[in-house]
Amino acid sequence: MTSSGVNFATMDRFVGYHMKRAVNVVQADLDRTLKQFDLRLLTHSALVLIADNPGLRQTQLAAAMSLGRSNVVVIVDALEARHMVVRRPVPSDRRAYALTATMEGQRVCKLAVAAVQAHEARLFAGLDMRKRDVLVKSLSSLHISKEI
Amino acid sequence: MTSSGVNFATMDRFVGYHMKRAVNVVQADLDRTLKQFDLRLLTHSALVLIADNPGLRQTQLAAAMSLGRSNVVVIVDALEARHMVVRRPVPSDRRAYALTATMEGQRVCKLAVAAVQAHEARLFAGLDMRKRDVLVKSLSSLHISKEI
DNA sequence: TATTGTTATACTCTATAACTATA
DNA sequence: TATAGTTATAGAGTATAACAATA
Repeated sequence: MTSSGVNFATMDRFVGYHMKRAVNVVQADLDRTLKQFDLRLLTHSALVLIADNPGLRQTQLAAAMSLGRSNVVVIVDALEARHMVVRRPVPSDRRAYALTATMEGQRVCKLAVAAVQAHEARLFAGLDMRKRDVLVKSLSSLHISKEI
Repeated sequence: MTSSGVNFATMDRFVGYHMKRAVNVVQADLDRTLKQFDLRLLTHSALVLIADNPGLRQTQLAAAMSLGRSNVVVIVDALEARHMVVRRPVPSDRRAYALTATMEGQRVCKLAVAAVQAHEARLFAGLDMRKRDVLVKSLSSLHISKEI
């Protein structure tokens, strides 16, 4: 039972549902945080990864974000349209593009990262560092399960 | 750095992104698990909550699932079309419906819950009970943050 | 043959506004 | 006026198949 009077006996046993609901909460707050930069969750992740990895290829980005290549195209399109990212031809492989963040992209990225850090500090204030560490490590161990 | 060679230095600091990627992994596996019952994540959650709370109203269900009322309508429609759930009029309030699981709904629910338990046991095998407890409690503390 | 990026498409999930019938 | 349920709609995110150019 909870304060709402609804019996969660069965649902409470399922970790996955807790995870999903928590992500909804976090993402709603994150969307508000990123709105001022006109970024969304995925465009922000992509921008950060490109800024941290100059020359990254789209297939690598897709793998890093656990997305399909086709979905990454749209994300990079959006960042390129706003002159935050450029696709450069790769001489050694003319099928591929090397992604790099422009000066503008780096500038927005830095501001957005600071805002997201503040958002996370606020949202996870109730968790001490040790619990936060267990949380992150537990979540990361699941990623690995998928990649195997 | 990771085995992929991609630098996650900035991204790794963000708990929210770990959560989102983990949910993707879990949900992909959960979808496969529920497919045999022709259920999806949301229809399964709703079915379980209705089965555990006979007479539940749609607004309560929406709150319990952290969804809008309008989205719950579609979910209940789907369950009703498959004769797993019925909407009964509430004499004391003719605006509302009391949701109850049919025998068929209870049967499928029981099978699906067992399947999801197996899916979770497999997916979270790497986490001992104490870590799993920290994980769930940490995630739950975020739900509360939203409801305040 | 296999891979990179691309297009097109479809489906799930989430959010909002506006409506109706009741309260 | 407020609430329960509804309809319609829009947008984000995810997944798949098929294609052209290149390896």
